[in-house]
Amino acid sequence: MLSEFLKSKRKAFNFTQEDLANKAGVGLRVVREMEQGKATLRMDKVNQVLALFGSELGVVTKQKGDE
Amino acid sequence: MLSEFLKSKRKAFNFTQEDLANKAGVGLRVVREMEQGKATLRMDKVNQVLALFGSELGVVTKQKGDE
DNA sequence: TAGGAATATACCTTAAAGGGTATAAATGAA
DNA sequence: TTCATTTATACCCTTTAAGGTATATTCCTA
Repeated sequence: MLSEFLKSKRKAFNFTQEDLANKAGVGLRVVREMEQGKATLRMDKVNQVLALFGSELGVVTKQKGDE
Repeated sequence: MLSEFLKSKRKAFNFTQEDLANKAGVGLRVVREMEQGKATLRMDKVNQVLALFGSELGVVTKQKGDE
């Protein structure tokens, strides 16, 4: 899941949400809402954050029980 | 890539963009912009469309030369 | 326990995503 | 070539994502 991925990666690098937001060039709000699993985020903003970890949004087979 | 995935899937099922939009419950515009590779789409709208093909947005390792 | 840092909520504002509609351009079959 | 279907552009309008800021809350650690 996106939020879990981000939280674990962020912790692994010992970044604060603010660090991430700054590094990614997005508002603190986006990082927060990503970690809280908000569904209506814009892809470009999410991708800016994921890029910090060499990742991005892509099409994957739907998992059952993920939400 | 998201746009390629959608175009090929849509063709494979012989759907029009309008079909997809209706089935997914999104505006025709979203389907068009998805196929045209717009980067600022909302994740929830994209997921509504992808769900028709048992897929969804997920975190993947960044590909080089994808854009 | 404090006290400070990190995280969460809440509010205001702006830019733009998305719906709808109309029209234009492209595609494809008879 | 038609002519209908599909796809692309353009416009208006409403909603809301996202930035910024302020405040509240949680979570440490000394």
